[in-house]
Amino acid sequence: MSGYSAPHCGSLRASDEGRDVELYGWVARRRDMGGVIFIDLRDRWGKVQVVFNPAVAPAAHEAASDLRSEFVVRVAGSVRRRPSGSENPRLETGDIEVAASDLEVLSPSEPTPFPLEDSEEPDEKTRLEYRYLDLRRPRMTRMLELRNKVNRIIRDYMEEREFIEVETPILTRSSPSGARDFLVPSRLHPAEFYALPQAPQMLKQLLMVSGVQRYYQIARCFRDENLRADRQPEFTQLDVEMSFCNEEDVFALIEGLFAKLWQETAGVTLAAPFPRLDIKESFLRYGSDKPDLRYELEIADLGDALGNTKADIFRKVLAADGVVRALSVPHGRDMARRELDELVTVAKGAGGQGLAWLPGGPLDKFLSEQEIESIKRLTMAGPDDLVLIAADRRRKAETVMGLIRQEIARRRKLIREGEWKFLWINPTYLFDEDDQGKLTYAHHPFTRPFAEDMSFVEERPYDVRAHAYDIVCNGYELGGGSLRIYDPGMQERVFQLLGMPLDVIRARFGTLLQAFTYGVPPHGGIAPGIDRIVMMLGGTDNIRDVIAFPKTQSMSDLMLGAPSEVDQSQLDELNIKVVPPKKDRS
RNA sequence: GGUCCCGUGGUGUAGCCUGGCCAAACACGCGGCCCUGUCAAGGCCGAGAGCGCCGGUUCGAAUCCGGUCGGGACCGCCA
Repeated sequence: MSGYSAPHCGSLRASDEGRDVELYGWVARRRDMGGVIFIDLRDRWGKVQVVFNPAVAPAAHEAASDLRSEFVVRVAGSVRRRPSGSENPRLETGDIEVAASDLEVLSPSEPTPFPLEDSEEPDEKTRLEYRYLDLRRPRMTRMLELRNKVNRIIRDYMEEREFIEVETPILTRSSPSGARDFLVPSRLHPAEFYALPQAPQMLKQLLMVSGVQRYYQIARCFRDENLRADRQPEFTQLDVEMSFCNEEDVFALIEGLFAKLWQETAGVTLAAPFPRLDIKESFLRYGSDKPDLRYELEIADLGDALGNTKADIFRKVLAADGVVRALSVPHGRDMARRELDELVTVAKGAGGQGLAWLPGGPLDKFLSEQEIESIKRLTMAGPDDLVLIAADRRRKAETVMGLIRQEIARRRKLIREGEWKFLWINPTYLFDEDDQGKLTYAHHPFTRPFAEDMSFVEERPYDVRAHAYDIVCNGYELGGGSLRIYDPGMQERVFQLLGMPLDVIRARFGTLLQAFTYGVPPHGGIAPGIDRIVMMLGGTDNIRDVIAFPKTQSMSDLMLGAPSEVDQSQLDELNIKVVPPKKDRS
């Protein structure tokens, strides 16, 4: 058997006419005419029709009548042009067919638990349980191929620019990131644990100290946080770090890479350089740090218009340092009460208080004519438009309006499909507020601040800009990075501002800080998410579609049955004693 | 931690709101028979679920209620 060198079912063309071939593949479909039998034989490259004629090859025909879907077979025969008029334009191989002389069933198949076709998708639960079958579907095979192609283009591109791929450990130490770690117990060090990398952050910076200068890695990352449609507990990043660079170098590198990826996989020419948007402005205008710019629907701040309002709901929120934000829905004037209610549900689902609207709501009589005019002006609402208003603490109001903006665009079909709206979120700011209203780092503590902004860091810390950036496309964050601090004085200052005790700093960042005393090049980097890139290029909004063996929202692998309990002996060896989960305890 | 949606033959759906007409319908698939040019092949015949699970309400539950398990979307979370 030499199926390896055999021609592919899906690759045969009219030019192969007359060839004697041996084909290997799966039976996609059998059509038994009583006399002649047709099968569509499928392999990774596509399908081809095979004909079994009882008058020509009686034994093969006899065997073919026992064929069923998904049988694995070897077929010998000759490629011939189909009889005139029976070509199938829906098949790439539709001009020809293979006249079978011999058939061998290599492996039979039970009826599959769901049809292996693209037309109808079974429940995702079933697909995941039988993922090995799901991946046989052409759509999923295409996703695997696309992902491979993306990886290959990335490697070519990075190599051309003299980056080298360096592998970093999977068994590592808890890193200075904000996410929950996955831990791995150490047999040789009882009561101690490795952590899986959330990203190779510290290691790539250490590689800069090592003089690698241009590093990249297609790196698996692990974060034990809750899942979303675009988030898996393990995912893959193109991890990049380079020495002696500024932001423009990073932007140009990544814009070039995305341009190449889009060109070579989608045939799309991207308009570079990508526009840049200050993160505060992004939250204000779009209610998000990853805005979808394929539609307008800009959010307006009504603070100025309502400065002296008598409307209680707004007055109270503004007095409590909150904000009032609004969005004009084009031709929304006639929006059904039902749709309005659904939008309110969306707002509440995001933790908001709800929504107010103008006109037609109870608000009409609480606002002065002048206020209503100002609101119309700020939201640029025309006579047919409806203004939706959320009042809340800033962060909450932004989240709510951001979601409402998305929902309106989706419902009203305002999204210009086919467009690729790339942008950089830049600059961002060094600090953020944590739950208790305390200063915390917005990115990670090595993010380099704008040197000139440090002069007012004491008075207005939240206005200190950072050399950090996210790349965003069509509402997805495709990656983020920063220039790093390499000056020990600056680093100390930042730690001090964060109120981080020296022992914490030593424990978590000691290695890096020490390394920086031996000659560290100024450096910076970025880490685009490969899963999301493939999602975009593959036209799916589900990250599971671009991962061969993904996990469910509750982090289970339905095919393998992971996670699972383990033998007591394994636990003993690791010095681990399992405590029953809280629910089970009395 | 929270909000919302979903769970009916192998698959996809209908039925559920408004309980009885449902020992559950349709299509695909599956099994058998017929058929020598089909390609979503066609024709005829047939098998296959008691409605995720547990409990409750009711004369009566796929349908109403509570819980639970599983899947999904989102908020929090994810520098």
